[in-house]
Amino acid sequence: MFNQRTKIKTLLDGEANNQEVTVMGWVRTFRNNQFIALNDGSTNTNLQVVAELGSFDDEFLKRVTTSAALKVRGILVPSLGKGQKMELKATAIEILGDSDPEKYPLQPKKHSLEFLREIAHLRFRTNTFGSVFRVRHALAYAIHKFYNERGFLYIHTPIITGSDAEGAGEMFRVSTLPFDNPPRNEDGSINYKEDFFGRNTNLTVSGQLEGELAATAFGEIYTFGPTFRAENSNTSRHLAEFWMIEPEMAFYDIEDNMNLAESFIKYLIAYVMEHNREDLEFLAQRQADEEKQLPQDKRSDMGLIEKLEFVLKNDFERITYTEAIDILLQSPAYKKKKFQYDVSWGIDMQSEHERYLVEKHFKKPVIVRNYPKHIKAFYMRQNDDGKTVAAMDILAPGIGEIVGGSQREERMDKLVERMKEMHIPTDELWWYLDTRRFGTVPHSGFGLGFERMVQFVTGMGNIRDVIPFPRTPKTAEF
RNA sequence: UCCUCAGUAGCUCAGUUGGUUAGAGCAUCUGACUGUUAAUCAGAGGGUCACUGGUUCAAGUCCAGUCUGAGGAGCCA
Repeated sequence: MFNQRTKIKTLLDGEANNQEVTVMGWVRTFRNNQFIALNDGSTNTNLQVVAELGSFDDEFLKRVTTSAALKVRGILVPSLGKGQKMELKATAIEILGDSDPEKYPLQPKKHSLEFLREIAHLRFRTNTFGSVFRVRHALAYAIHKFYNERGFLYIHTPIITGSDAEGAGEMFRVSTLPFDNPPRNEDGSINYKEDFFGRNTNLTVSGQLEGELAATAFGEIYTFGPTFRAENSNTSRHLAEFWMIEPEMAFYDIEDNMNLAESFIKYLIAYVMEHNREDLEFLAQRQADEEKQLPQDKRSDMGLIEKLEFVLKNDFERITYTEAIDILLQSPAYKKKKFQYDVSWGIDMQSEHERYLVEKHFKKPVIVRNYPKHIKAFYMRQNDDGKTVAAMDILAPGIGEIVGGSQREERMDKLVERMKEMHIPTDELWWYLDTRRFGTVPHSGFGLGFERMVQFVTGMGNIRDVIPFPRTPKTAEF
């Protein structure tokens, strides 16, 4: 058996007990020809390995370079030096993998996030990305834990979909047809009957419609999977491939839906606060350092940890769309004509408007509900006023929309009427409409953008830095 | 896709009104030192100035186009 190592985090959480242990990891720095800072990814804190002078051959020690992989056996002793409570006095060092220092791109210094994005295969070996991805993992785990504790079923909705009626953006086509000479119909259009699935297929933009099918049997379900949008979006909060959590619940109205979403977000934050304290503290420091370079008015009011605590302790603000528009119309920003886009009832609120509500007016997460129906999707439940639908968006400071959801239209006649108005083909979605034909029931659901949640918790400004290998327009390296 | 800004050594950046052989810090290499904490000290090597074309006696510097990146907008999670 090869792996008899102890993880560095386990050692550092314990005491220096003068016992012999074996650790394996990668060299962060080698100081003074004697002190090896070893990291194995279990924590950002390095273990100081001491190679006593004279105990190891000089030629051998030259191979202890940044990012070389080592297996070290030694005695865990209280540290003689200052910066750490314990250190490993090495009795045997084995180099598992050399690392050519002339070619290895990472140095023990600050690198720009842009540069690290170009070497995404190695950025895992930095403190920042170590913390980000440990937090990302913890959030993913907490998501399953949250729903499991509440009796929700985890449903795997398809990644390849035959429906292009989901209406959530441009789709990536899935095909095995030769693109230089595809089979054609007599009218010149492409003959998808010849394609792999015998029809036009795409990558999913949402698992919601399939989620509703499962919810109307199991009651409460959620999906957690990849989602694909072929939008040419170049922003710090959009990806072409991202992960989304979509719970869907029978017997929930919009109020129940908002309650679930709020307690969900708080649960995730609380989980990470409890289990990833060290990583959050590192990320908080990183964000604070970064913001030192910004002018005073661009900096966050609160530190990262303060912000998370604040979100945990306070209720989200809940307002209707109509109230949101009124607040904007009454705002000093509007009166001083600070907004680039005009405000009136019926507009689809712009980023600047949402930002104002969340960051200036309320200074905390805001749930806006009851949007005008003409700016929302066909499946949202129509309110009695004839103008609005039971939609709800959660807007988070610094991120914008983090959750989008609604109570679904369960009334067959209303749903079909709306689909026709919006030119959604009812025949293609026969299976979706069947849920309204057979035992229809009030139900609700929402989508939470996983990467946006990771951004919010880690304080990372660019969504490309919270997913291992980001897919964006013109970029699919690694 | 639109607007703005940027691209000079492995990294971060300086480079004046166009004018000799394009610089610094860090990293790397060599040597010294040896309880260091992004070790320190001395020395050395390292450049298709994003790419293509143009203006000019002369272009890192000016002009045009292209590519790439960042910030903002739209689309949204």
